[in-house]
Amino acid sequence: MRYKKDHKTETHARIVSMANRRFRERGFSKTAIPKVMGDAGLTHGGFYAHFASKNALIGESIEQAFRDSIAMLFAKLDGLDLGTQWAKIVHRYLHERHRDSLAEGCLMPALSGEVARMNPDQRRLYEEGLKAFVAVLERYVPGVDGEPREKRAIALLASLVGGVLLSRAVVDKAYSDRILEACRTFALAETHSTPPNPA
Amino acid sequence: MRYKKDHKTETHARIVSMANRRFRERGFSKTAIPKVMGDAGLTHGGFYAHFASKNALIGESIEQAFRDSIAMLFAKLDGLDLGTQWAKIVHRYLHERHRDSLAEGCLMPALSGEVARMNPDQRRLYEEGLKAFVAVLERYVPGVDGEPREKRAIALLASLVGGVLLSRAVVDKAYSDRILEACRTFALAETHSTPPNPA
DNA sequence: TGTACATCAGTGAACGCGCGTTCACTGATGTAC
DNA sequence: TGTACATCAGTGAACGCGCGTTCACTGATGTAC
Repeated sequence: MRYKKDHKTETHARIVSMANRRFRERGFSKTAIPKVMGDAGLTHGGFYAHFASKNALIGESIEQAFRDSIAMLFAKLDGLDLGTQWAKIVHRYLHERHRDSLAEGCLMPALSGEVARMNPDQRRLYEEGLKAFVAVLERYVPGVDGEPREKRAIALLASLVGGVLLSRAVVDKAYSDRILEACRTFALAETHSTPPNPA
Repeated sequence: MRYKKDHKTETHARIVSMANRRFRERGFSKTAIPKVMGDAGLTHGGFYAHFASKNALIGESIEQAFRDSIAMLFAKLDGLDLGTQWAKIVHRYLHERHRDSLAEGCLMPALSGEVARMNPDQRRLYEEGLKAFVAVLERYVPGVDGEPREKRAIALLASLVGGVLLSRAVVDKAYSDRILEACRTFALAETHSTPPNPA
């Protein structure tokens, strides 16, 4: 081994982390490897010591971004009652701060459009992340009798993602706020009528 | 005037129409002007006789795409009762065919992510199109007492857009179908309890 | 402990490519007389 | 009606640029003895 045992691993993770920010902020295709490497304090030539291609970086980035999103959205919910948990999730996601922080926000509103046009390899990674996201969301989503929780989770997730997506595309801040507010009201209209969900 | 009086106008419209397909299929930044002009049966050099820049074409394309989407989604609804109208709208939008036809589909799931990163000029055009879309959707959306119809229309639109967006990003066809189905069920759960809306 | 060597993360110049845009031009058309 | 001219939509070569990727290299580190 050269240098500190996991020096390369740390550098690798730093590149992914910087790429992740740029990808969400500018999109995959408008993000240049030299810029990402610069963010990580390196020159572009070293990139291929870490990744086989830009697509490989994108793949790792998708995985990481889903892990981060899940961790952030579902943090610190223990001990709260179901209604409060759900309200917290909705408010966190459909929040002005989330809308305004592309680089730190969820990858779904930022990058799904581009993912839809990518290779099956990348889309598979996206799909796995999405399924993991839905699996967690199921535990918090307000249920309806006789309907699979997964369906509810998927539909409500689409509302959240669509809300942030549209709110980011318009210029008028007041209208953008109205989009978020409309989606919040909609997502919170459903109340927990069914017993608590197993963790 | 040269040639037939509106020959240039026709060519202009043909370029916008071809660009529109490519933009939705590949995204704005991955669409090349030479390819668009080729689609229109022209060479790339003539582009600037019609548009000041690629961004100008994008702007016109956004306007056209919203007009097309509105025309298609709300076509042939006259004479049907409110519930049927709403069901038709939901089924048309959250349809497998819509998911699979990027080039002919609505611009919102395809391009909103990229629009969010564009100049205020383009985003303003997007916003105007979106508002026009919502204004029509308000007339069909199931209402809830004491809540502005616009809020409902916006929230339900976010569900539709988010549903198509997510369904396109995954690889597994069965799972993609499930996303559409979940969103349809969700959007159709609301029934028309309020009196018919003014046209 | 000291020296010679092997390793390999990172450097930086270079490549081929496709892009958006420019520009001198061409040739089909309509107009003037 | 016929001819000379003006117009301008469209052509195609050329430009500068930034990109993804390659590659010969460097120099800090750990290892062998």
